Amino acid sequence: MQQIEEMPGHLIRRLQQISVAIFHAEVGAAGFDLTSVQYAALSKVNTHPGIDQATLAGLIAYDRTTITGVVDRLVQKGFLSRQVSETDRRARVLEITREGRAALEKIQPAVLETQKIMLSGLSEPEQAEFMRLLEKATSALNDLSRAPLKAAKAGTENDR
Amino acid sequence: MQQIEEMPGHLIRRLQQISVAIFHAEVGAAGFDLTSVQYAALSKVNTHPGIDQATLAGLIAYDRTTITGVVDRLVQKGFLSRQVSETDRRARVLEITREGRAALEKIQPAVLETQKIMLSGLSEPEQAEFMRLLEKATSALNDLSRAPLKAAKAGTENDR
DNA sequence: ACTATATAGTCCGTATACTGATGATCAGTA
DNA sequence: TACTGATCATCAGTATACGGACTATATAGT
Repeated sequence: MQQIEEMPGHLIRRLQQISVAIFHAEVGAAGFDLTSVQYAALSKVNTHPGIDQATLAGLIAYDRTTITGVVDRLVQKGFLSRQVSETDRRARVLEITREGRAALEKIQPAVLETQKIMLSGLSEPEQAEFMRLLEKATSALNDLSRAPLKAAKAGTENDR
Repeated sequence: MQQIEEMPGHLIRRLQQISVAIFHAEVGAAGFDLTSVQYAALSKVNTHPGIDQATLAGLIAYDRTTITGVVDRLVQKGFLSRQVSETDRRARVLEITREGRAALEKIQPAVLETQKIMLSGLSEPEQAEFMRLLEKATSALNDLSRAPLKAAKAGTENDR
């Protein structure tokens, strides 16, 4: 593993960039200007109405300083509303707007197509194995990230 | 593949961030302040002395606007020198300095340790399979990136 | 030789990421 | 109740990424 090309970190960095590029192209072709990061946040607020930013960040493994800007832009696009929580004045409560929900639905096919393209270089069985290993490797290292994935509190889940 | 957690793009994004965090921690513990991106660039200049920025960018799949800043910082740290090419005045010729070479050597163990940790959640056979699939999936999509990997011109290679 | 095109590097603007710091607020405890 | 420590959100600063534009220079074609 002496050469950079063979290092997992290098390959993952390349694939991540390709992923962002494909998402941008597919969603752009569908007529929307939304990043993959913004999509994930919007999608989670849709399934967890009234979520606060810190919990949202935990659900999609974003850093807390990153989520501020992401939500800023989603609010500015009119896809999210942000209000001070009534039960905890430190927290900001997020809700998806009608426009946000409409955008989410229209974008859905482009998002699925993106994931399909991402794996298009692999055979069916290889795709399944790749996803399994990707999930296993990532979850094993979850706590090494500044932004680890955190499960939602019991009773709050509403994923489709 | 309806949920974000199961999408390849999401998992790859998380693993990429974990990768950067591990690299930062390992290299930092070794007493150096160098990013994984800077390391890759430095390493390539070491094996390809006199390379120009565009070719370097192609070898490590960086965007040409990104490489400018990366090289800026490596020059500022004293690890690289940058001069106008004598055969093509548009191009900038890069050379690694003695300090750069020394840093590269001292960092090497931390880099290898990073890659080992990256795969530590998988068994030996799984690691090999994961790397194979990662390589296959990435190379199949190479041209979809704004910064595709480009082979060096014949006769120029000098990889270890 | 001249022109059209392509390429190398840079700059501007925007969007993640993350380190470290801060203010506001909350929860637990003496 | 007053104090302590934790948490939520934000901000400043730095480093990738990349779209788009620009200058300088090289090359291909006529």
